[in-house]
Amino acid sequence: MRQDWLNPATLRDATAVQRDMAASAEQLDRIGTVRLVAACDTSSKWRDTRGPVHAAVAPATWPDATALPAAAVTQTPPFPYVPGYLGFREAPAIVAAWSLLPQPPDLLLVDGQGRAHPRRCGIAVQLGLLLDVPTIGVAKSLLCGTVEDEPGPTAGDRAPVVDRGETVALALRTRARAAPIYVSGGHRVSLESAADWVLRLCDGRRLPWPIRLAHDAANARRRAYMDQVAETAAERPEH
DNA sequence: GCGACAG
DNA sequence: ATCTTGTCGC
Repeated sequence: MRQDWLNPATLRDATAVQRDMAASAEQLDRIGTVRLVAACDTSSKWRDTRGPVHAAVAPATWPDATALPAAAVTQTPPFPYVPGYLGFREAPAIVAAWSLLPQPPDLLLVDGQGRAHPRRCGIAVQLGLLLDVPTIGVAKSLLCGTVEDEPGPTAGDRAPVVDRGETVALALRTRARAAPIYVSGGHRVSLESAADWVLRLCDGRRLPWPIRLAHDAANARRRAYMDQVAETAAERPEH
């Protein structure tokens, strides 16, 4: 893993890092046998831009879909949230959580964009390179690009998302009559395979179940952290 | 210059 | 991302 990919000094440096990473990312399938699939997500306190983030990675066996214990960490991010630079805020904590897993998963779903990014370097691309794992970007809204034709109303229907003449994502209807989600390749996963995997992992709900597990685990971590802070404050009321 | 803007 | 309650539809 390249440490200099995690800590740019300025946003201008971060832009250069993203260009470098995007050039290193692979957009053809090199997934291999998937025995463990995982998703990651973060949670943080409402309107607290400089407080800690709680990151979780939730693994599960595949294809039997047995959830394994999630790994979670709490860290103070080096960046506030800035559109286009989400990876620099959240990736360090996710990498730390990933390193706690007893076995590295073979595929990682990320809550955010992959190549559907102004510099083709969303958080899923960054995590794929940092962790050396195939990744898929799963976003609930778009950062850039436009949906050419709205996808049909049936689960599995899709429409390309085009940014500056390039198809960077698919607007994917994962549940009938629900708003589409935006799926893009991260590292070593083609757009088509990304959509296939996401549909395979959608159990009748809008979001794939690994993403929901990761979301729940990150929220559990945040609650545990807040409870512990409250407990410490109660034990030392004078300080 | 203005607007748009993952989580 | 996050808070909160009710409400609507299958």
